[in-house]
Amino acid sequence: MEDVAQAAGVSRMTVSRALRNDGSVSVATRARIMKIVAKLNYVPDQSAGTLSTRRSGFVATLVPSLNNLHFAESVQALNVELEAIGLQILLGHTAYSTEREENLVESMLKRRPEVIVLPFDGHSRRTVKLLKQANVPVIEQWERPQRPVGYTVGFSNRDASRQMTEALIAKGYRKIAFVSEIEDAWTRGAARRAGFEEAMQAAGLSTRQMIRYGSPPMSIEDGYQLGSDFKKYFNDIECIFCVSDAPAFGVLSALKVQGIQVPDDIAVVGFGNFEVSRFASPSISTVEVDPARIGRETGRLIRRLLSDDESPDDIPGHIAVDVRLSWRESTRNADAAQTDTEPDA
Amino acid sequence: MEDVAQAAGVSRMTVSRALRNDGSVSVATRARIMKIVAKLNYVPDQSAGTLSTRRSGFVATLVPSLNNLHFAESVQALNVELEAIGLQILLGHTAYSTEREENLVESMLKRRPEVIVLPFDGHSRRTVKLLKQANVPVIEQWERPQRPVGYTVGFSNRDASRQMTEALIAKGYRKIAFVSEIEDAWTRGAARRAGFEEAMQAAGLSTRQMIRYGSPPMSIEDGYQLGSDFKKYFNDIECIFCVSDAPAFGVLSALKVQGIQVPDDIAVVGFGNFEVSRFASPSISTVEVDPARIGRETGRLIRRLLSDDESPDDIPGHIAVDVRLSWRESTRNADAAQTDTEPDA
DNA sequence: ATCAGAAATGTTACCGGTAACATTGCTGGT
DNA sequence: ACCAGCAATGTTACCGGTAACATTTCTGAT
Repeated sequence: MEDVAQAAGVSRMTVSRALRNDGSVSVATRARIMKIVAKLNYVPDQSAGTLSTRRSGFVATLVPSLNNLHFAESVQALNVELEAIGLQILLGHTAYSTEREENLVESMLKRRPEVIVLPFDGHSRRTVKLLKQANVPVIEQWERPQRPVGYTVGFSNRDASRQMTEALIAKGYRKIAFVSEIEDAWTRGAARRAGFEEAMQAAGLSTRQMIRYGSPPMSIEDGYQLGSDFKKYFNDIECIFCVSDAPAFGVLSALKVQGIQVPDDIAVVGFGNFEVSRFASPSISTVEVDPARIGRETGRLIRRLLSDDESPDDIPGHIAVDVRLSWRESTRNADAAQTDTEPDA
Repeated sequence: MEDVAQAAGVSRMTVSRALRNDGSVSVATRARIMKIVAKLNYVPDQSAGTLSTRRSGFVATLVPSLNNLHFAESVQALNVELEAIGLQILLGHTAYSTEREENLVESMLKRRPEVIVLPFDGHSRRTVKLLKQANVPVIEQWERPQRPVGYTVGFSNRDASRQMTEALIAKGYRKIAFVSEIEDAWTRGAARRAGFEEAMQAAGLSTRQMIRYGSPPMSIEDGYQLGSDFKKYFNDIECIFCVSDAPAFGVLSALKVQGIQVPDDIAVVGFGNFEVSRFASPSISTVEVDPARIGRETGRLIRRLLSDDESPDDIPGHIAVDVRLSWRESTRNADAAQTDTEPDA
């Protein structure tokens, strides 16, 4: 910067002001400075700026995994929003581990992010402590926690799962099995299971068929194995509701191999609207979440949080991003409800 | 940090040394300091450290899109490698635009990354200039450019496409159509097309059926539209080789709707091994790329580049990550070549 | 006990920007 | 011509760490 200042015959400070275009530099001087900046290919060092202004321009963003289009899409949507206001994403993936999450939060804090965005799927005690002490807005995504640390953007997995179950009951299904992971305390899986039980009990139906298998997140393979042992798990069942689309797809594949007809012999339902559920044949009915919208809404919330001209009190603590039920070929269409269009839509 | 120093009765410098655990602090003193650090929940400010050490700990990473599991997976694999040596990823997505790429490179440079990783799909002139002047190792991923800026990790799209075409010819296909985008100068699409033409010409076959449609990256929808106008585009064709799995899946869906049998009436081949190609029915034969391996190899290369105990001359300029051909149900199995296992594998 | 040399700790200056305040130059109203 | 008041630019100090060098404290061999 000194070099630029020398070449332009001004002080470093004037160069600094010209670069930030704060309006206090005369047009002529600024033009001269910018020309020299371009010629010298000078690129300011943002970490120095950060130190001085105490604004890092970072948004720490954690996702469970990028190996899942849902999260990748939400990050991308968030990134688009943040770029517009000159913020950069610091990305980390927790691999569904609260321990990894804790480490990531700690290392992110060293960069002094202006906001911390992370999925809620349970946090360790120390993570919560770190987040609170960081003195930075925290946004939890996807699930709305019972006791949020800060802001939340998402929906209630429990409510969504209850809705789906109620709809299945309305379609005439009675003997419904729910497939979820073992040891899923505090995760979205547990919330979805709770919603299922709630709806079943309210309708006076049996929740005896709760199948627990594999560890979170349940894979296609897990579902395939369950489906392969049809007699053991799904004898006398009319509909299989899976904790996510991945096992639903696996179950479906296994059924197909055995010649079991879906939805005529049995129905299969997933959760999440992963790409596979649209492309499966038959395509899978599911609870549709819009990941890009979660990213976008998070981005907008951040813009509001960091803009000075809005009082913090006007900013809502929770932004609901609702889900909808997508009826496809894997359930019978008893009530002519809304149906999705072609898979290639 | 001052607070910690005071509380421990030492100087700031000793605290700094204790935190970095550089071995020069006595065990007793370090233990005392660490206890206080924990109690005070002190988290050091890395931008100050960066300024002083001139090491940011950042690796700038650009991807075309996260909305594609391939790139998301490679980023995740890269991240895993980098975490192990305390490096953080600064992520940006170019949305397949060289203009966006240029802006991103510029904004990343402000953070003084220690390495820059980006896909090669053509760069603007200024991007190349910026990269060269940054005086930082540059790694181009996926395609191996004619004239690389720095290191490269990937494969030759042209060679891979030639291989696939040769294999199709070996299977007995003669009238092969190639489907790719309009205006794909310098992109991987162009390279793949070139490889196709090369193989066809070498075999004395006609390359008249080069279908250009849509803009990069070609979508499922684009493929669907092409496939729907079968008579116009694919009359008298035996095999459709698509520039990526997305349009291949689209074409396939359209053919299915029309009752055209794959692979009996016509074969369909993709490129990339996207998830849909495994789950489609029939599953789609494709050129299989291993994105996680590209990420992993890139990470390892970075580790070598940044470690002091290896002379730069020993580090290879190009790391080849080879592709393989995956034969599935969408091509006839004339020569009993290797075949992929079940979709759920 | 003495002292060389290593181990442990302290001091000072600097990394590259910007906030805050100071100074200079210019404008137009009287 | 004079000066209030703003526009443009300059000066100084500081952000929170660490490199480099200085100093003190501890070892163990003589």
